[in-house]
Amino acid sequence: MAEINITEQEEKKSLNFIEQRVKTDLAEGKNGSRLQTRFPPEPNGYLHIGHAKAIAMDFGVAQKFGGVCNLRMDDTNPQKEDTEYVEAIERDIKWLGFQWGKVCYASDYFQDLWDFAEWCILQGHAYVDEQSSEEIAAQKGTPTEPGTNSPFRERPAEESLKLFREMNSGNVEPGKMILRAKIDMANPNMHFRDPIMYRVLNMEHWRTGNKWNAYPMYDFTHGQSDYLEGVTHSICTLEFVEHRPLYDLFVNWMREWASDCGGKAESGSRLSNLYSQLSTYQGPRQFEFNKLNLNYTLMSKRNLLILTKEGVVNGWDDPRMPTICGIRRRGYSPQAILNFIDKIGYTTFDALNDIKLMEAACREDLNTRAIRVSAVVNPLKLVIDNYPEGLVEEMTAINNPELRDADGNTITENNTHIIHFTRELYIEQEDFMEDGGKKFMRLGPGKEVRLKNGYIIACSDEQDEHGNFKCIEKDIEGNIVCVHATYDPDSKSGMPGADRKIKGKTLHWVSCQHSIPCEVRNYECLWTCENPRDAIKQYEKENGVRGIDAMRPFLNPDSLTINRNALIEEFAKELPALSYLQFQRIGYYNVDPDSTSEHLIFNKTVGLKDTWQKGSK
RNA sequence: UGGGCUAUGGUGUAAUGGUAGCACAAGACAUUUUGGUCGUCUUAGUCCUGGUUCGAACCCGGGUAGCCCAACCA
Repeated sequence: MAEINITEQEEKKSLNFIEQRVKTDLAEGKNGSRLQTRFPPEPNGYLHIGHAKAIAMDFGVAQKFGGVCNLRMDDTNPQKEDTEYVEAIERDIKWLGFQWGKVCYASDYFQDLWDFAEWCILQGHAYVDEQSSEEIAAQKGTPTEPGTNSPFRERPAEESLKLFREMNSGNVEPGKMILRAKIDMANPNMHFRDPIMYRVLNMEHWRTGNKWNAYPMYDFTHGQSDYLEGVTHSICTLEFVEHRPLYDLFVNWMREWASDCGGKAESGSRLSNLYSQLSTYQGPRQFEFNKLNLNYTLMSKRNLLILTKEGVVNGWDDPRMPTICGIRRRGYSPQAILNFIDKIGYTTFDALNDIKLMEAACREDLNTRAIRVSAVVNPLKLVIDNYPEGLVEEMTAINNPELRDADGNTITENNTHIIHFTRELYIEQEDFMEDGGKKFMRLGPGKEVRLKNGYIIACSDEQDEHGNFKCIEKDIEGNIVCVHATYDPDSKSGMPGADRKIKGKTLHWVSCQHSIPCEVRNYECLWTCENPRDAIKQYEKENGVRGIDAMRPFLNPDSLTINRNALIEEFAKELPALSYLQFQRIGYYNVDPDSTSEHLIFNKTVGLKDTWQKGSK
């Protein structure tokens, strides 16, 4: 009996419609109150954020209601699949924090499926069709017109059986024969118009080698795999709603097969197990939820593959990719992804989600997770004229101010690091303006600001005989290259004099001597239009081009900007790859896996919320 | 007269015949050694139309709009 262990808090939060259904089924004792789900990726590409939603559902519901979720590789098409993807899929699921009961492969069931298919032939449920794919397509009809029967539809079962076995001999050319289910060529549901069960590929499979030359199709595999494994709730996305009646039909045939042949089957075999479970296991039921659509994002594996092949991005884990590995490299935590998925929920409405919601979930998560560091992205030299030359002071910087004790005070133990203060510093170019105006609360002539964890400093508003501010040094082109200020020695951070209220903001800075050059990679959306999938489709139609040529017009040329002039405090040198950071006052950043202590590389995950820039635009 | 599914503030989602709530976004205020975080407030919604009912976002009919289905892909 499955244990229903929902905490009180979770209970208060409403269950989504599938969870409600699961809860009801368990309470009513369906399938002996057993819960089993599966996550069934095809190992032909990398998992993306859309899969993460399915993963969160399949594994999440099992976790929540005391069931088990297996990972099943849906590997029925050896033309597209490869073992290299299996490892990546397993790694990504683990990284998201989920654990499967076991790893299964649809190819493990090829013999069962074959035996079942032979039974179907003998029952008159299936026949071998020898028409070309064009002829079959022509007979299929259209959604508005019924199809017509194949001339091979009524051939004797023995003949079909003989041909079916030939299909697997390697002597039949692909395309010459297929096995079809005999259902209804006039059915308004296209999937019922004698769907294809098996096709000849004459191709080696990466797991079963040369054993099979004919391979089963998805519709003749999925429900049966679920049934053979003992899945109770087979959860998938909305586009499979129309497949459900066929899914149910094949599962029902399989129950009949188990009932017919299971008693004679070898004990311990899957068929024999099905036979012994006939009264306690009714079989899997399929449930569908809406898949994840994100604006300014292209999700389909086919198109993501094109982006990697054409070099638009630097591989599947490029931080601009919506793949799990890409998002990981971008700097999202697993929890940030899961929180986002939790916020958008599961319904049957085809929603287009705003990427801003994902970024908000990311900020919320990283705010409590990221170590604050000082980095200056566009450096401007600042000399503190009255600060002793050669003096180096060690200042204390808090790693994470969100780390609080029970009273809400920031925890300082093991939550600080040292940052060096010197006479010559770098500040951000945009933190100094010669004529910033009254609302500009940062540095400028006659303005006073605080340097984070440092001192209060001020620029004089004295001018020379030409009307130039003495605190500003310019090059011949008039660019500000250096600014001068004086510090208030009593205002050192942590000292009583530091409590003084000032008008200006607090700026981040790094010491010229103690900062390290680093590369900062900033990312924006890959696409300039909200719905790239539709835009590309329409462009393909209107211009007669396909693939990358239809994508180019919608690619954002500024999706990656690299800044090699940035400087970061020494503390950041020690941080391991994928560390979650916040560049104080700028945004969240992540240590790139390619980063070395000789060449530091940081990826921008997402910017901080910035009400100042918005207001000034 | 193909079939299936769907429709709640700008976006996403809750309310399962009985007070339309939440999050994000937007705007305002306050606080601040991050123009961040936290806090307070404001704006804004049941696609249209009939019916059933004491009572409808929810049930029923009719519209309208969107998505999915004609791979030897999954």
